[in-house]
Amino acid sequence: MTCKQDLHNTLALVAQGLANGHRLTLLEHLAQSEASVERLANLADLSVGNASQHLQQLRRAGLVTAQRDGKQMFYRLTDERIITLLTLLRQIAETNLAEMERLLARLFADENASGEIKAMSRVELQAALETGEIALLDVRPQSEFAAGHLPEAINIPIDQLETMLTLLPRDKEIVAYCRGPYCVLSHEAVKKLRALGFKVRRFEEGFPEWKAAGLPVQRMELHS
Amino acid sequence: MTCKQDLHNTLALVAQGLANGHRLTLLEHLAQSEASVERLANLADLSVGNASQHLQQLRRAGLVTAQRDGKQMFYRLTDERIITLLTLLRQIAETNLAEMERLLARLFADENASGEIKAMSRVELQAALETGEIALLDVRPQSEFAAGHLPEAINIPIDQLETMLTLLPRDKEIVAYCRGPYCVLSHEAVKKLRALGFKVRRFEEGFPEWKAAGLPVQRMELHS
DNA sequence: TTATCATTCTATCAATTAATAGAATGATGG
DNA sequence: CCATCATTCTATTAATTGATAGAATGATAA
Repeated sequence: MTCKQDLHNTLALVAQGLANGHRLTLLEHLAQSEASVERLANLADLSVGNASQHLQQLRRAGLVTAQRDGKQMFYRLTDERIITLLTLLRQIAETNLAEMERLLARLFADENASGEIKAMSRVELQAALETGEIALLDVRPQSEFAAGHLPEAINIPIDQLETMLTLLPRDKEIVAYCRGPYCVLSHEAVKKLRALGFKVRRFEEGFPEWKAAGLPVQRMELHS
Repeated sequence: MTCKQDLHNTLALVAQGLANGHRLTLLEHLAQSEASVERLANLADLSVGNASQHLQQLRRAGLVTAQRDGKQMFYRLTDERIITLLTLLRQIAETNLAEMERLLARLFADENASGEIKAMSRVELQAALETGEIALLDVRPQSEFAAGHLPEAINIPIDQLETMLTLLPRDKEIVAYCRGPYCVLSHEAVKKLRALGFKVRRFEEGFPEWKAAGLPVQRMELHS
């Protein structure tokens, strides 16, 4: 009987890895690409020491692995399934927690206010990519784009959007995506581009979910 | 920026529901059927007060709902997806935590020791049920069987197994199942029945996983 | 209404966790 | 070998969590 309790305690250890907002933020960034402790600390707005400890807790929980490369320690998700786990957690939270709805309403405020077009689902996006009827825009930072992106996507980091408008078509609908459903980058991009007269909508998920679904991704070759 | 952190904190709240061995035990039992606080406290070997508090934490996490019926409060899972979430958590733990392997090795000790036949997968079981080549044995307590079970299953609670052997065929292979992969009941049943000369193996999952996969289940009609 | 019973609330204590700063480690490049 | 730099370890603090016992609540049945 103690054996089953031990099993549950060990399982709980994995869940405990997920049971902190900062660690979820770290996981969201790790879902884009592996990264060093320092980079993750910056992205998640944590001190390096604190980030290090959270990452070690994630490692103890079996959610990430670490690998030294020269001076730096690189962390990555152990598993594609962790993205699935996070997605499921998100979906359950969205349907069952009132607080979640309140926060999402705030995030999607612009979108709902003006009776906007709904974000595009993965299935719709797949179909639209095949017919070539849309242009795909990745608004994440260049480094994340380089580590992996959706096929045929153009990369314009959100802070360079205004200066690189010539890369975007006026005759096609544009679909913008970023890190995932809670990432604000694609929301911002849509808002900015709409104001400039582009026909544009969001992909409702992000790169990690696309990849975790087993769909094809591209990587930029780094000229070594 | 604080908004995204809030979202992650709220998501973390759900994960926190899962981040305790006792709560996982409670969820495992709730996956069988809804139950009162007292019943759950007994099943999970907790004091009623303590069980009540854990259940309320699960409720705050959006994992269970409560409904009063007369004097008693009945708790149930909010969602079939929670079983999927638990299964995914388990799978990730099994592949990524050494501790998990150690504990599972202990649980499956008998099975591995004697080079036993592997447990049956869900797909295999589905096929075998269609051809009718096996007999299906549910070794959970009668109340859980009544709340839902696999089609065509015979119910013999584990503690009555020896007294009801006549219900079991000698000419067919028997497949025993119980609450899930970590439940010891079907392991015990297999051990006992093997010793008595039956041809028997385990189903590697349990009733909740079968149900969550959308496969058909039966309920016993309660004559009111 | 009152007695009874299941459940929840409250207060308390011990144990665990998160954040911080500073020391220690360990790899690299001179 | 030594200096440098990224990361991890250590100690400390404040905050949170889990367990317990006993009081309070809320529904039922006499």
